[in-house]
Amino acid sequence: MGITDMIASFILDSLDEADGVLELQRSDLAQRFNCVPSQINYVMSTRFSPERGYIVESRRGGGGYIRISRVQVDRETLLMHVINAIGSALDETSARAIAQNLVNSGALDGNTARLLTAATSHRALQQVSPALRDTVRADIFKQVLLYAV
Amino acid sequence: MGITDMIASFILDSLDEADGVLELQRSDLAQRFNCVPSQINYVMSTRFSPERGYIVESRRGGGGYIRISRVQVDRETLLMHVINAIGSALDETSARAIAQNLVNSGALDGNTARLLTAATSHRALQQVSPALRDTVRADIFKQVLLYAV
DNA sequence: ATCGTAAAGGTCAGAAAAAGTCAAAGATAC
DNA sequence: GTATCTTTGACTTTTTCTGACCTTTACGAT
Repeated sequence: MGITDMIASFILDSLDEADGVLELQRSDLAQRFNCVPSQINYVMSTRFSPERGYIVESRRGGGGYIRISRVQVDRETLLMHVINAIGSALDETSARAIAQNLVNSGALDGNTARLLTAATSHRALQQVSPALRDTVRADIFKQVLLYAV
Repeated sequence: MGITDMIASFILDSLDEADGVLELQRSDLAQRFNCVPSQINYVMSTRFSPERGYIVESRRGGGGYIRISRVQVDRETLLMHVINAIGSALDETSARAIAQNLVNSGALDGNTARLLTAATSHRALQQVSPALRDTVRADIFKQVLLYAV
């Protein structure tokens, strides 16, 4: 497991313990995992993006911090929000991330998420021309979510 | 015995030992068998395809991997029949019918069937060219049956 | 108040580490 | 012989990691 995933899972654990809101210091965390500070930014942007259902706030200067909070909304609102947020194109990585997050937040069960992931995987869409793939993926994703509501 | 078969049987053995799920690195494996990395892709696509009852997932970049899992035997017999029957193309009406049959025979729950139907509906595949639609639908259908049921 | 400095965190681009694609060349089987 | 299956390698794409440089904030000293 790479360092990014180790940091991410550390944060996830801490978030659980801390009931969804966590405040930490970038340099501390970097030191703990023996990496450069900017690695933390990478983790934030790839693993704790709003798309995945997290809000990250921060402040520089003395006493600076990074605050990560998990957003919670009721299922239907969340699904509708996601459907609207998807827009007309969706790459595979984002599709997985969104599905995973919907599971994390309790809006989807694991089965549905797996189905969604399978139906929008690159293997399923192999024959669709690359230019269209992301838009078709978006259509399938939204269609399934609509019926899952 | 060609290199493809040697690699395939190595993977089969490892799968047995590992209880059906195996994670490996493409370049490692290529080195072990003294071949080019892309040979591994060939082995995957010819020997561990969904039609043969395997799920192959992978990830690029640092810490990347290839994960191969074997679908459970009892489910395999159940689904392989259907998957083979589907072949390479599937129209929407047949898709609905098959999903319904799977529900009737207790192989699928109603919810999964609905989502499967949604994922392969004309609405979801609107943007796929008519010539390709049925083959893409078949791909999605099979992919979902393998991964998500 | 103002300025300087140290203590945070932010950005970005490039290197590195994987895996994927595709077409052409080489084998094999019928 | 020819059709199908294998093997290879050049090129691509995705993901991660690193470091040099930038911006913001707090806190004293003047």
